[in-house]
Amino acid sequence: MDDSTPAEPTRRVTLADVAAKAGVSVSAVSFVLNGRTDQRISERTEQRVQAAADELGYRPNLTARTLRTGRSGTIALVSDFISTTSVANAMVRGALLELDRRDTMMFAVETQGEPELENRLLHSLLARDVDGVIYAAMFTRVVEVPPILTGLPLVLLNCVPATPITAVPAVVPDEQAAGRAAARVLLEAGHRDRIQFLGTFPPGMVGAPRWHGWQPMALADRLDGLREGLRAAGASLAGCTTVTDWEVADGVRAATEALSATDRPTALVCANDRLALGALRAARDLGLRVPVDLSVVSFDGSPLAEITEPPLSSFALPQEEMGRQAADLVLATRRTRRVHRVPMPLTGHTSVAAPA
Amino acid sequence: MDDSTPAEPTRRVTLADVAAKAGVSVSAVSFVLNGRTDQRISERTEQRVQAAADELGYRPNLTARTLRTGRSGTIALVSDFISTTSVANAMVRGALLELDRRDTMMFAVETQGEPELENRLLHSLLARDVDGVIYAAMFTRVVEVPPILTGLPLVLLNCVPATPITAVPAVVPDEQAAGRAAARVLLEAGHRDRIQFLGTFPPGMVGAPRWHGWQPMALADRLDGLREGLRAAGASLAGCTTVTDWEVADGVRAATEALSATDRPTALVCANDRLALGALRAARDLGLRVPVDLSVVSFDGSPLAEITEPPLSSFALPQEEMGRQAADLVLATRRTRRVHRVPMPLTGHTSVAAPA
DNA sequence: CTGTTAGCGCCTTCAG
DNA sequence: CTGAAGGCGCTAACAG
Repeated sequence: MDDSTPAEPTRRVTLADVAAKAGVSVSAVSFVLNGRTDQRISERTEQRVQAAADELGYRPNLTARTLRTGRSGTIALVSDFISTTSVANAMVRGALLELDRRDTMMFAVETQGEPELENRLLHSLLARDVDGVIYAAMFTRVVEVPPILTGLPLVLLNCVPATPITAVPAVVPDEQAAGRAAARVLLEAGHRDRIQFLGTFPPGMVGAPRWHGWQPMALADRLDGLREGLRAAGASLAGCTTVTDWEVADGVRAATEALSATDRPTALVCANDRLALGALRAARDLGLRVPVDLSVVSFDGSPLAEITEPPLSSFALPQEEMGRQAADLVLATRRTRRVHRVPMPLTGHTSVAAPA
Repeated sequence: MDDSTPAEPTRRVTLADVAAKAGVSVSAVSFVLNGRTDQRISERTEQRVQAAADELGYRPNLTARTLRTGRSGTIALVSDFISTTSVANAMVRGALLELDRRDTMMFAVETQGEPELENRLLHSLLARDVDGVIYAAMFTRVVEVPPILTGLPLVLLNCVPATPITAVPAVVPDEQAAGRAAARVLLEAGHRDRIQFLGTFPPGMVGAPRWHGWQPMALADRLDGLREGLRAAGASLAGCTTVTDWEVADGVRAATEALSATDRPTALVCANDRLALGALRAARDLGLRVPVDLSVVSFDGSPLAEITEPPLSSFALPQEEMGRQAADLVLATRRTRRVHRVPMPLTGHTSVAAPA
């Protein structure tokens, strides 16, 4: 009832406990458990220590170790909206899988695109001795790297630094290569002079307003690659249909317009999957069968691409692999400064066929 | 060239630095900065300390504080596949938003449903002095709470404990209420005796095999609620169409079957959005217009529900709010043990109309 | 080969 | 009202 020694909440076993049990000094235990070879320890004590540690179920207190060594075995994924958006969270998985192999834990943090929040969060992370930071964006774009992060191992994920001087490695999808591949896919199917791009913005408009005015890089790169791919074969784009946003409704509208023109295109390259879904719908409403009467190619490889009818030929953002590489880089001892471009695999590939 | 004092990498400013600058003792600084009132400090020293701290840009080292106090200002979100699946990541956002208000950082961790991995990760988290754990599941189900977690503030998110004895609070969507609401929506539109449920599994089958054999709770609860809602109005379900998975193709198949029957249903209640999308497609192929000739209700409120034609009347999983509540509970001092059921709002609501 | 010792930066009891 | 001192658990010099 009135026990003077209240049920001690199972105090964690410490190095000293192990040392006591093994009958050696704390440092000896530390040496053994950290597998250091610079100080030789007798076989016998080593075994005693191991036995004692196992028996007691010893786990080192990482907080104490961090305080001592300055390294925490911890990194942070600082993103604008990544865990929110579902667009990009395979990146998180890739990072986690790689980090697990390196015994590193990850703080997840979202800045909501707000500088003050970002600043606060970064300070909080630094105060916790994170060993590195992956600075990530929901969609590929140029970012201003917060100055506080200089000096810390830093990798940009799905974004590139505004000032290229900043010698920071970045991991991005290889959009241009995907654009070229899109050209190749259509050329090989027999398309050539009636390939239309769908999803450019009208002059002066860089993107939808709710994107904080951030400029997505995907459009320019995909289009560049596509054009280059066509040019390499002596072909060129029949034209571009502009939109004011990248949603399904915009795709319907734009595709209806494009497909109603005389000399209707035989293939549409859509800037993303949502536009492509709209295009499929427009085609159906116009009585066009995909891919028999019209081929459609798009980008993102989102879940959407799998549930359309037919499934889209879409170049997928290699998010998991990007996340993996970012984690790998942030833990790498040798610093690199390259931009790592990760290939975008073609998924589905059932919405392309030879032109009628 | 041969500078004996190599450019010191901007050593972090410490309590002692502030004390020195302010000309007071470390403890005085600690008192002021932690706003303790039990020891009175003169107005003047307080100001001097504040000034010195501000000027030096002092930030407490949280690792040291953790070692001292045992509390880290850190929790962990331990999930099976949450950040991977995109099904559920609004939960992460909700949690992060709430945690930010409490100056707490979050470790994100995925167990991939593998016990050994889970065990390893949990040990690693405990070794880092996390103040609490949110144990989350990708889809609502019963979980076995790992014993290591007892003693730590713990909240189940989107799951409930296998042994109800375990006095652990849980946050789940209120599926039964959503089921009842689905009944109400249809009854109010004028449907009554020809309401069909779509998405039960054949006897002996609890779920798709790739779900680790985990039993989802959604089906039973949604169906129960629906039945109860109908019964309360003196109506009842016309029947259930079974499927072997919850994908689009299954929806097409099942809906085609259901809609081809004599005495075709006037309304379909689909177990989730993907099935509903399939149902929409089947209806279209059969020449039925939604919602004029057929009403469709579903559950999940996934992004899918917004891009169908028409957008689905879908009861949305309140993921963000669930995440918020879980974070709130894990930081709460007063322990609760209730199951918190969060309402599922009806979204879209354009696929229901009066029967023909 | 092993043990002693001095911190890492902070909080907090206890003297002054 | 303020300062000195101990210790959280661990690592790594440095003696023995």
